Amino acid sequence: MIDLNTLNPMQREAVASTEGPLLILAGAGSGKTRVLVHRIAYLIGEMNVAPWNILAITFTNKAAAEMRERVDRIVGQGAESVWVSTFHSMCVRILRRYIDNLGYGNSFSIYDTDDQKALMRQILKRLNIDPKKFREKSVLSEISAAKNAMIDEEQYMDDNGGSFPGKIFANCYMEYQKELKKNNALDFDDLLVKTVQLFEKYPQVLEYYQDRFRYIMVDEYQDTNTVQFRLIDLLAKRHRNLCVVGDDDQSIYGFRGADIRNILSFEKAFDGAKVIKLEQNYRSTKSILDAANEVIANNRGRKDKKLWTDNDQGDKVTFELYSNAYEEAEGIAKDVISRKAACQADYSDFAVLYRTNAQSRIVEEKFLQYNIPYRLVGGVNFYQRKEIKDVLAYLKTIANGLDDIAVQRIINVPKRGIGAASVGKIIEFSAANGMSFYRGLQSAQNIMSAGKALNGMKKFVEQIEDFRIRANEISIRDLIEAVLDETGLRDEIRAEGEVEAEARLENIDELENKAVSYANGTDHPTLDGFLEEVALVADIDSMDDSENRAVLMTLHSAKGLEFPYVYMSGMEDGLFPSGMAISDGDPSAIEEERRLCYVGITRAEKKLTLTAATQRMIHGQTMGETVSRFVEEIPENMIEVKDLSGGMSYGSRFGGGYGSERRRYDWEDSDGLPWETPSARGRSTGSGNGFGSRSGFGGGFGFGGGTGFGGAGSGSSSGFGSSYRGTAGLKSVSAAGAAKKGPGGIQKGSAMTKPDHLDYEAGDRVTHIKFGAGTVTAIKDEGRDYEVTVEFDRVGQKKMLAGFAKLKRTEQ
DNA sequence: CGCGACAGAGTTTTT
DNA sequence: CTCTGTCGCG
Repeated sequence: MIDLNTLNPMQREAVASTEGPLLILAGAGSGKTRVLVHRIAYLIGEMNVAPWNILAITFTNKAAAEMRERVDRIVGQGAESVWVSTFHSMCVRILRRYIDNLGYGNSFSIYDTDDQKALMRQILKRLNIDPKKFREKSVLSEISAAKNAMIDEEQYMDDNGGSFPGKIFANCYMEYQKELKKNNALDFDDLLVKTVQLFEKYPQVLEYYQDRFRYIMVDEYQDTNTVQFRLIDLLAKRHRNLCVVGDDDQSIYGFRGADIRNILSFEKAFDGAKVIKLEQNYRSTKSILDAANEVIANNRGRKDKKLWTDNDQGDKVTFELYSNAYEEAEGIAKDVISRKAACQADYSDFAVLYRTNAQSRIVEEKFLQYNIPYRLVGGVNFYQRKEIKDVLAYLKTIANGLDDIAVQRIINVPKRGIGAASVGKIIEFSAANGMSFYRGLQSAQNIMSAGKALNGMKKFVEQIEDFRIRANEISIRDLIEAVLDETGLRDEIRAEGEVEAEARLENIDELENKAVSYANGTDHPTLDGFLEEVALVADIDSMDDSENRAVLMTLHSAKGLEFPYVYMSGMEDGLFPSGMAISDGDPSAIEEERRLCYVGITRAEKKLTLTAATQRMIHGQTMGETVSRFVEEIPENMIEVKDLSGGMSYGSRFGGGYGSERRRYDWEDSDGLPWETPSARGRSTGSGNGFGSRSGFGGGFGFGGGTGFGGAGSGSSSGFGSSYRGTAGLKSVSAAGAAKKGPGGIQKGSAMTKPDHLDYEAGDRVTHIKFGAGTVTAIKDEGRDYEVTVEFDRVGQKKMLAGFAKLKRTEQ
């Protein structure tokens, strides 16, 4: 029996409204997963619906796994027949069965972003398109947008073929789809598009699934795009038992084609739809919820609703302003430690959220320093690492011989003496004969003279064929081992040098572990199945909730999660909201950022801390920052402000001066004299700093003293990147230049390539010269050459080397 | 053909 | 700053 007494009246109604279209507007923390899980249980237990007639769609594998687990727990027997799946994996499952109808092979490859780029690069080259004017990335995003909007290549050509850039895009789109098909590959968008095409072209296939999925539930409906809408629409048409759950205030994937109108006009699209609102929040304190409501109230065109809670008032939301990103990160680290002790919390109760992945580095550094165990979600994807991609390319080649991108990736990895010229010959030959690259390799002896390259090709083909035979008999893990050993890949990695090789081999071990756990968790493990699981993982999927570690991730990744103590860092205009959103003429860009902010705020259960820095290094340059407008949208009485930035006053109601546009920071240097107020464009004369715009505050050189900013600036030339002299007579110099390996593991720097940055004078003591990954600790003048001692530190690789660098000084 | 050096460009969020 | 592509040399 399903116990609905633990649910509130609205939740209960949502659970019991099983027939017909239903829109559940579920605010953050209103227990929507709970409702969905109970609804599934109710369908099975009370309505006698067969479990295999139920489909629940989520956006990430993690969400799917979580739901699956909860359904299992509450339903018991039969629960495993419920389809709980992401859009993408559902589509793959369908396509593996039926895609041959569309002229693809059932062992198709799934192309990730890198594969797409590689393919597009080839196409641009072939079509003689200037890669400066049309970057593969922008062409691909144009194509992706078209696919998300359900515009196929022919339609696109009809619509845009007449205009100038349109025709180029159209040609690329055409060619791209042709190549994908030739390679028997689909990109992420294709997974959805091809499924829709399959359904539209083969009504009997559609009917099968319509009948199979009599009850359909879609989570995070506000993030669906047009293809996904179409897919759901098709599937639900027959039985019309479609329940979608979402929150228009949490729509944050517009850049991916998500169309907020799908949720806003659900009632129009599905006649007779019932709407239920869940507005009681069980997650956060009143303080947190109040702040969230205040911020989101600045958006227009929302569904009318207001979250409320019975929870305690709780601590006020805190805003902490630091003078730079290091202090910000340090402040967070210290706060984690003291709060953990004070509240007897676990590390896993803490989350640090940020707008961009690049922000994680500094936080990581400080957490390491303060011995806070953490888990980083996202960033450089495990599956994007070179060694992993190489191994996967072998597996793809073994599974799908038509995948040219995979074969070309590994044809000379490890080195087989097959260079670009030989590869070019094969490409030309195979294209002329309408065969795949791999087939071309098999016929290589017909077009190439005997030699190193030909031998390498022969051996490669032999090995692949051999692996193919064995692939059916041995485990995936063993297959990976065989590839590593027999191709010489492992030896080549080993030859790279200790530290590098160790890290790479560890990663490959990790991949093998994943292969083993895949095999253990599946009834009939296949190479295709493994590759597809690997292709469809999201960053967040790998997060293990049971680990006692703090979590670092982007705001996007945090959607759907909750933590007792949340830090939102980098609350600065230009960072969050992003500069792109600000400069975008369309105000809806800012609204999406605001929704993202709302998502972030509502992740917090007990305490929310917002942090910002008055200056931050971005792309190697120190930028002046202004406090995020979202912070300002929280009324004064709802937020506790701590200015830890060291003497700067800021902001209107936070006290202090106000800039002409929004707000401006002013501070004094150590002699007590105020800095000159700069123009909005940054400094034009002398020493002042001021913010006003992100392009403000010239100078890539951060600081004069040891800590923080605050050093004096004594007259400098105009413009950007001018010299800077700190109080202590020290200079901070930024220099670009590659480090070269010298004998005995000592690294030697090469001559400076950008001497214009070295405008110090003989006899100056110089600190903090950034030199590749190293830091200069001493400098000695030798005529016109400077000899500099450099410490190379690579935190990530636990590597510390000392060496010398010659810095050549040139006249300016 | 392979390697190293160098110049230039790009920097939001992700299934 | 960091990544990528290109170029020239051995």
